[in-house]
Amino acid sequence: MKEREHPLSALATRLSGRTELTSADLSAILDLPYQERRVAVGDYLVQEGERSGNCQVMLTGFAHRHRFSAEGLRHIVGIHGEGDILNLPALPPARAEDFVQALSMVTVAAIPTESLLALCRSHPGIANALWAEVDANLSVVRAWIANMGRRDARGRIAHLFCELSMRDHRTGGQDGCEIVLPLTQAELADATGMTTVHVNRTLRALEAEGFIDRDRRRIIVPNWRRLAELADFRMAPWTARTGVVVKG
Amino acid sequence: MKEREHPLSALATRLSGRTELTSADLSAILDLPYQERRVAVGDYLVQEGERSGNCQVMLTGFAHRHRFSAEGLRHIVGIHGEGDILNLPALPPARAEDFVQALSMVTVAAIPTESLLALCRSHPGIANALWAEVDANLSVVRAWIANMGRRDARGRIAHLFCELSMRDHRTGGQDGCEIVLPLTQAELADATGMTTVHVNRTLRALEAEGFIDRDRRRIIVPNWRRLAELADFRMAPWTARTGVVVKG
DNA sequence: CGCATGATTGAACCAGCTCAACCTTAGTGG
DNA sequence: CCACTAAGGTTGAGCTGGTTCAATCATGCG
Repeated sequence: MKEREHPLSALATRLSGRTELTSADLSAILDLPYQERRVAVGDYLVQEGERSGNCQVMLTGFAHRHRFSAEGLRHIVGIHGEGDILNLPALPPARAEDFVQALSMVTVAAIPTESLLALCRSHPGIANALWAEVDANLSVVRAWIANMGRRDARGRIAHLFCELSMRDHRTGGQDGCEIVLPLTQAELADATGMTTVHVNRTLRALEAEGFIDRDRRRIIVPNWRRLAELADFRMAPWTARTGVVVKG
Repeated sequence: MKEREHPLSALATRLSGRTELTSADLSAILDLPYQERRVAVGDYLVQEGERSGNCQVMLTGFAHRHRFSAEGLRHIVGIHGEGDILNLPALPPARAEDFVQALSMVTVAAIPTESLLALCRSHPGIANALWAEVDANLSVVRAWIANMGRRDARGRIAHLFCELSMRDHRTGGQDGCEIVLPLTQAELADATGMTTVHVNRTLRALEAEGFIDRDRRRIIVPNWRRLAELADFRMAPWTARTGVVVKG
């Protein structure tokens, strides 16, 4: 019978997937002070302009990070899932530059920035893991740029699907894996710089060409390699995440 | 008569623009071990796949960061200039995910990653500044995503011009400021996800509409606010950079 | 049942692309 | 000091991927 996991094990697992951590490191992470929060669909985890003395870590659920253009158009600049760190431990806290909004029911842990920084000072291995995590994040964000810039509609959607798929440690990257889309077609549009109309047509095209099977928000990838090739997807920043699962 | 600056003052200036640093912090930065390197136009500062135990910091010149799609198309995912940190202090070093290539004659300092990490441990103020710097970088990269996704050709080029302009501490963000483009039109195209043909037409359109004046690679912005509005440009991650200039 | 949100479809339109020249400028070598 | 060359910039004409606008069709939910 599996014991109930410590909430912060999501963070411990993520970090230990980046760098080998000692058991002392791991328990130090689980000993961090934190406050758990449940957030309903549509509510905000981060609001533009706010300053927070906490680092928020996603424990469960999905969220999207977005900005608004001057004309009021929303653009989604990232998707967040379990284990993601929503804001870096900057002191004094900088103003958030974007919104992070829950796509599903979400739980997050708020860890005092000062505690996290102190932990990095006392446990160099954790600092290394954190830097590696940020490095991987940067790479993912840059992949989004390349995705928007030099890929057509099918490729963009496919790339996003690959990324979403990799967030599931169990099945991600395998043939037949299933993605339960946390995004509506309108949100897919805002994440890929397209219109809802064209997203819809592209989804049907991907289905017609056998890249995916669809049943409402449920996407199945019969041939992962084929989709990844269409998407020109790079596994590197994602593979490292299959760390040891840490229990509380 | 101005004394010759310490090469690492580029880094010290950048960091002190993020967070108030003590004079002890500043001199600790200047005391870091480093190796200076000159890089000719077209040569690489970073190559995809390589692992480096050093953190490279741009001292002078411009470089662009790019990736190649499977079809061999280049996409530029960022521009680097004086003070930029090219790779995060991750240990063990991760494989670089992209290329960084000199656009002009460039000088960089290679600082052993371990030394930088040790500095962060011994000087918490420097760690704070480094996190703030990385945070600002992330925001800039996300701005690129939003730029590609929800902006038309004029806006994209204008946004890139605003960013380039802000890299010049002296005149950036002022009416009449001058940008000496480090990029060819082909590079502008790869950075904005357009074709050279359309970049060319867009430049002429921007000129015809009075947003810019042009003389070869020399761009002059008569009315900065007007250009920034067209670009929907956000100053936040850039303004903080006007730190105290640190001499050696 | 009625309503709201999300998905789907059709038809006209256009921003930006493709292809294919041609022009300009700064080097380079003689 | 000039002819030659290569890289970068400019231009035209036709084409297309994706948009716009405007409906219509699900489907969950109170």
